Amino acid sequence: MNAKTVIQISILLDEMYPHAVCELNHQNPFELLVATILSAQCTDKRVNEITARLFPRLNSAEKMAQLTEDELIPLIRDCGLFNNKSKNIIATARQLVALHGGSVPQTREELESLPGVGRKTANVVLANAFSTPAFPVDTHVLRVSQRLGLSSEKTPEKVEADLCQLFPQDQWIKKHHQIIFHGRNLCKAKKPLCNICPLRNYCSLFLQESGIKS
DNA sequence: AACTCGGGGCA
DNA sequence: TGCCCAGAGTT
Repeated sequence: MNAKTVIQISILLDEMYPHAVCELNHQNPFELLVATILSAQCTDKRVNEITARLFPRLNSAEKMAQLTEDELIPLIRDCGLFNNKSKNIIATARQLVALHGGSVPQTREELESLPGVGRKTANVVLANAFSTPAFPVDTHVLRVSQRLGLSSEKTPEKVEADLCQLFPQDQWIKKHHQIIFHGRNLCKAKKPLCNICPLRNYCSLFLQESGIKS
């Protein structure tokens, strides 16, 4: 992948998604952490509906740590995998109180040591709550990056390394959100809307499919 | 690298 | 109904 192509793709992403930002509603790092844990295999819209009635009362680790798993489950029941998520959120809140004075740590290592927090969630919190350069890679970013030829790697970690090298550090989180929007709206896993996609001339999937048809 | 977890959205 | 999804943990 040459530098000129990356710049052209970057310009097109800026034109297509000029206001791409984190859509998870949050007022502080703890709220973002909880919202991000809830967002696994669930839409942001649904997560925001849940946190809108969750955070007025449970907006800190201290308050969340006092709940039991069974008390939290009915409050987050609408977002899937709620057994795991409830257990992880309670355990994480208690770990924050026990080891970090009730605040959210700002290093990747400490974040990933929290139950239910993996590399993607840690990167989301680092970038959106602490302005620490990070490039969260989820299934959308993975798929779009592969189709656009931004990375030929298959694991999230290696794709993340490629993306971090291709884009300037101060653009990482913006590119993340732009690619997320693109993956959700046009470059969908199934039935991608290649016919109206401004990026299709850079896309291996489109070039491959149009080659077969013609 | 593959499997588990096992709800919601959409065709 | 059937299939995939803005993941993480375990094997």
